[in-house]
Amino acid sequence: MTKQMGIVRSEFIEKTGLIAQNQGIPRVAGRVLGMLLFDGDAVAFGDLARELQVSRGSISTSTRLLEDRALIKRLTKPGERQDFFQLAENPFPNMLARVQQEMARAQADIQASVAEICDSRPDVKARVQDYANLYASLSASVQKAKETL
Amino acid sequence: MTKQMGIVRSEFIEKTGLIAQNQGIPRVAGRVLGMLLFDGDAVAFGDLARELQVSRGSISTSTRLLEDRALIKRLTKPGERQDFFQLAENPFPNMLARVQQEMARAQADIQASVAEICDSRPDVKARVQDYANLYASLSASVQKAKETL
DNA sequence: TAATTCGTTCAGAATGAATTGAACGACGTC
DNA sequence: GACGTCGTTCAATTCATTCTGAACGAATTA
Repeated sequence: MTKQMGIVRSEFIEKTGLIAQNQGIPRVAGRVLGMLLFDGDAVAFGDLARELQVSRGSISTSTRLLEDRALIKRLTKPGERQDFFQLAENPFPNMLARVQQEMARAQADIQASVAEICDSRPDVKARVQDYANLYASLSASVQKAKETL
Repeated sequence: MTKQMGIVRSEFIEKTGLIAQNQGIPRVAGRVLGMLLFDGDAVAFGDLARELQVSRGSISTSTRLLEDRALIKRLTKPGERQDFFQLAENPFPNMLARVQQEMARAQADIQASVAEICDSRPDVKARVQDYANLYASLSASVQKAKETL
C-alpha cells in the first residue's frame, strides 16, 4: 500500500523545513522551497501562505530571501495581480555556491589570524594554519561538488 | 608594528566562537575549542571558566560536547584535582566526519521521500531526486576533503 | 470615489537555544 | 569530622531569531 501523495508531499515539505533550519535558514523559507521543489510549477503568493499556513508577512520575507539566493524566481502573469514563484533554473549549484562562500569566508578570517601570529611561535602558527586549511579544503570540496552536480 | 600576542589570541578565540555558532555549535564551545587550539597544551577546567569568563556549568557542558565529538580530550594529572583539556589528536578530520554524517543523513531523509513518490509523477520524482543528489554529492565531497587533509 | 486585494514593513509576541547559578555528591585536606 | 574544591545537573533566566498581524501605499475594480 503506497502512501497518499498529499501525505508524501507534506512530509517532504516538513523535511525541507527542518533541513533548512539546520543550515541556518528559517524554517518557513525551507518549506517554501520544498513546496516549489515538489510542485515544480509556479505557485501563487497567496497559495503559499494558505497552504503552508503562515502569515503573508512570512511569505514575503521568505520569498525575498530565496530570491536573493537565486533559489527561486518571481513571476507575474498577465491579468493576474498576484505574484507567482517557481524554482530557479539551477537552484542546487546556487545553494552550493553559497555554502562554498561561507567556507571561504571562515578560511579567510582564520588566515588573517595566522598572519598576525609572530614567527617565534611556530607551533601555534602551525596549528591555527591547520585550522584555516580545514576550511580551505572544505571550500574546495564544495566547489568541486558544485561542478560535479 | 605587530599586534600584541594576547590580542591576537583573544581575537582568534572570538572568531572560533562565531564560526562555531554558524555551524550550530554553541558559542562557548567554539571558544573553548579556539583556546585549546591556540594554546596547544593542556588547560585546566577552572582556567577555561576564568579566562573565557563563563560559568563552570557552561564549561562542563561545552567540554562534554567537544569530547563527544572527539575534538578535545580530557586529562587528569596525578596530584591535581582539576580536569585538564587538550586538543584531540586529529580534531579536523573528526570535524569533517561529523559534517559528512549530517549530509548523509539529510540525503537519506530526502531519499526516503523519493521512494514514496509514485512513478506516475516522474517529473516530481526527478526533482526531488536531484535534491537528494545534492546532499549525496556534498557528503562525498566532504568525505574526500577529510581524506585530503 | 469607495472598496478590495496586492506585497511590504516593522513593532511586538512567540519560540527555542544558550547560559547562568545554586544545589548536589564525590573527593581530598586540614 | 568540618571545610573547601571539584565537575555535573537542572530550573530559571537571558538572549537571539522567527513569526505574526496590523498599518500602509500601490494598483485594480465596481
